[in-house]
Amino acid sequence: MKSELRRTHHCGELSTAQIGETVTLCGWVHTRRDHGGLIFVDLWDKEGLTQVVLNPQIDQLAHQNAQSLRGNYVISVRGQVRARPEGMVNPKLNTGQIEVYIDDLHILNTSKTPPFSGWEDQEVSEALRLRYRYLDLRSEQLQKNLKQRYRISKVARNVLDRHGFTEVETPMLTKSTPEGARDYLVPSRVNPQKFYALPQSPQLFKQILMVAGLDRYFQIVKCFRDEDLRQDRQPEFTQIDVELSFADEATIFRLVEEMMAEIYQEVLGITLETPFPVIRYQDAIDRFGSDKPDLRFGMEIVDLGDVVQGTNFKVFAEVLASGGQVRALNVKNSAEALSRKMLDDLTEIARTYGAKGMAWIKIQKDELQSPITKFFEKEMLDRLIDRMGGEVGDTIVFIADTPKVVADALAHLRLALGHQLKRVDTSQHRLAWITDFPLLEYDEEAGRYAAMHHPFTAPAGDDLGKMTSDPGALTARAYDLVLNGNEIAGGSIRIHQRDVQNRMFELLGIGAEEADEKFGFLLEALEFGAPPHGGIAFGLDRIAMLLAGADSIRDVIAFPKTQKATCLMTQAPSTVDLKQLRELKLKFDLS
RNA sequence: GGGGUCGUAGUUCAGUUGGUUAGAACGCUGGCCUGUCACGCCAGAGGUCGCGAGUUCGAGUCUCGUCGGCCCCGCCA
Repeated sequence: MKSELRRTHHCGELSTAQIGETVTLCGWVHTRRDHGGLIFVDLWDKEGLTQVVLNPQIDQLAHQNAQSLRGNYVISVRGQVRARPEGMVNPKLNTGQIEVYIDDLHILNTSKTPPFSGWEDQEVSEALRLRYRYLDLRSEQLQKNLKQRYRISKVARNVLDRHGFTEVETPMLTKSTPEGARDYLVPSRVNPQKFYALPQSPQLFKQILMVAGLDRYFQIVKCFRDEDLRQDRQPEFTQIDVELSFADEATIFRLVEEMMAEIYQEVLGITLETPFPVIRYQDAIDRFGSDKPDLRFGMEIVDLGDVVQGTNFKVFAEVLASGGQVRALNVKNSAEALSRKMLDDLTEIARTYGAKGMAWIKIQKDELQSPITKFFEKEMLDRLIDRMGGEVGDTIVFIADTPKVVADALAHLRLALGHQLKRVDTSQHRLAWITDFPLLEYDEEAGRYAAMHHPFTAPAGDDLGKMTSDPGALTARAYDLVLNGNEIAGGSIRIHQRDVQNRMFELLGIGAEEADEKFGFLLEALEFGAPPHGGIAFGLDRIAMLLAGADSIRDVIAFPKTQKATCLMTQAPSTVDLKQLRELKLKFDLS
């Protein structure tokens, strides 16, 4: 190996302990300060910065070479570590006690002036950052995020390994199946007119691995869903995918709690309390309006249906008459903070989720300030405020609508208020299980039931009779793990008996023939001694995002896509040669 | 599919009721400088105002369209 590449230390680990030693450092020129006689270079690598000094009295040639150095040049330097002179210590640098006097300098590569520097705090548009992702990834924050993400998956792997899990890879080129998200399709050259689909998750394969007797499987794996992007959604994302045989919810919960606790301990040094609280789906909806409640603050929803029964206020009366709900939040001690403008903005939020409006009452010292109190008798108002626990200074916000709109609107109002009024304790990490989901939800558009989780989720109670008599009332053995209002994992106990699975497909309006065509391999596998099994899948990107305190999932993915699912660095997706299309026997419909 | 928001030197931004040669800071280039660390001082270069139409004597500014980034609704079993 060339001597200039025989790196002895990283930039960032040198301290007074190495004083007197001759060291070799490799890295990028972060800043260069040329004093004519003396040249200072801050040398950067992933571990930090070291100031190196080029003094013509130490080495004439090195000093001369250093004059051509520019920002981002890649260099190797050799020299002696010395204590900085009196008063020249830089407390802002970890290595600020020392500097290295260079006697040998090699320019390993030059660099164009970059459009921006990852090392500076300056705000740069996200488009430019994505185009030059390799520059952005030099930033301390992104380097930290990627390293932390790696540690999360490493701890997860360790915990699962300790519990007898085997990591098994499953196909990326697989079969398109109905239900769920839109598939990414891959044409097959040797089978013209036929397509693979990239997996939305390894769901069916992991169940079949249970039939195969693997007993405990996991995989840290990319999944693909061709749906619109969000702050926390990318078209390709990573799951920690887990499946166990001969296990029930309790086994899985304890395993996951151990894993999450260990991740928090190892990565953030935070001790989590286990077991995590369990909230039933319907309770979560009633209390928070959401199946992924943020438990870092209170402000729970209160039902007022019985209190306002018989009111003259037409809006409430009509909603109740048509089977709707009237529910409200008591925003404690907010009457002063909530301006008219803020209430208008909150009303807009409520409208986003389908509400026609948002009523409110401010409880002032001597009066109730509100656009709606004039419609109420005093006695009803007293009962209403009593039910809400209303005190002077509180604001009560109401939504009256269908149960779904009431829940959605109040859930988002609660979050907006929680953040705007700083009621969310952001130092907390509140995890909870959400259980007892409905098995099915009615799809108005399709005019049939659809699986709320997925079609392989076992119904609670093993009640086959009920599956036909009242499918809407069935509960699923499904569970989500929620962290600070984010769904970070979801899973279920699966159906392991062919006849139950058949019944499930019937309920979903999938005929025997279609089921056989799409899922025949699974149905068949269930007939060959499928053990009871269940599992869970974690969204690694989201966990990494939350633990990093990042605003977007993009900040924990090395090469993320834009909202239009493009990669600004590679320019993917792109057109392809006609030749490639011909080989695939594909042609565009130009109509 | 829909709503919102942003787009002006390499970068971040300013740019008045539509009016002369579109500015600043940082960065960049050259020169000077032996204790700087956001080095300093002097000089300089750098613009398809995202793109395309339109209105106007005249458009960075107004109108329409379009492209792109971000946030949201729908969608995401």
